[in-house]
Amino acid sequence: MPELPEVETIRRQLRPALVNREIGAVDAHSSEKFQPALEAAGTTITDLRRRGKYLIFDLDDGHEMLAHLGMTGSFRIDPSTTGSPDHERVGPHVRAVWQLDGGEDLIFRDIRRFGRLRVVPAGEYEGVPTLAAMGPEPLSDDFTGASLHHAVKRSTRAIKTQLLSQRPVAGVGNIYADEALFLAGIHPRRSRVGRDRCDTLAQTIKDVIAQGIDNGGTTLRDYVDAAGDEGSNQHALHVYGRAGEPCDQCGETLRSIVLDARTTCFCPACQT
DNA sequence: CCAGCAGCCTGAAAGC
DNA sequence: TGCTTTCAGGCTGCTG
Repeated sequence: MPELPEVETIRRQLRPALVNREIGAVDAHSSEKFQPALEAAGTTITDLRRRGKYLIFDLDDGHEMLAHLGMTGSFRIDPSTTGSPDHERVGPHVRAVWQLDGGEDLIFRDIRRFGRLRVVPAGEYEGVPTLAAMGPEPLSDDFTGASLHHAVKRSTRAIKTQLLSQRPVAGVGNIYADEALFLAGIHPRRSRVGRDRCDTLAQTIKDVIAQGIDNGGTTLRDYVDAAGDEGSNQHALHVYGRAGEPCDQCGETLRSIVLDARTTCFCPACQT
């Protein structure tokens, strides 16, 4: 499931291959989630950026194409295999194909179709509520213990729920939230998190996100990068997916609960 | 305005 | 063996 480190890994791989490429014909799956891909036809990609878990393709006509990978989305650039774009011929689960000048295709695959594509005027995100209200990038200087504390201090919701909302900080999903809360010693259901603990949590969020990028992302099921390779960060996880195993800090048996309909793993001894 | 939750999706794995 | 059920979960949009 692509979170910030996975999306950033893909961005770094795709960007050099896409900047200054002109998009020719485009084909897209009939779902309204993917049809906006067609609106990028005839433009040139001027940059490829990331905000939280969103990829942002800057287009030279004043628009941006936003891509969210959902649970199972992936991008690749492959040699064009057809004279005309036809997603049925390039393989299963292909949701959009952008023909690029030079005889290659940018291909978006998404098994479960939780992903989404949109084209909007540059910087206008009012139709994308999560992006419009997104908090600071975790690795930026704007994200600090103070900013985190300010964002969560008035809410009575569980701290993990707040992290997943993307408002206190951008790009943190289920895996990295569990890992950061474990390293900070904070119970995922805790709602009141004081300034000192926010200082710690902000730092552990920065740590797990940076490590995830260094490791090329976490592959537990479907995630592959733009080269088709799996990440290696799954080997660095302390709690996610390890319920029933001993905590590697104290030996207590790790537990799994359901919080906001998401599997949440934590150490009942280390996290309070 | 916010909290809570159904709905979207498919394939792998578990259950019968 | 083969069918059915369960599970994985980010975001959107609706309801109270």
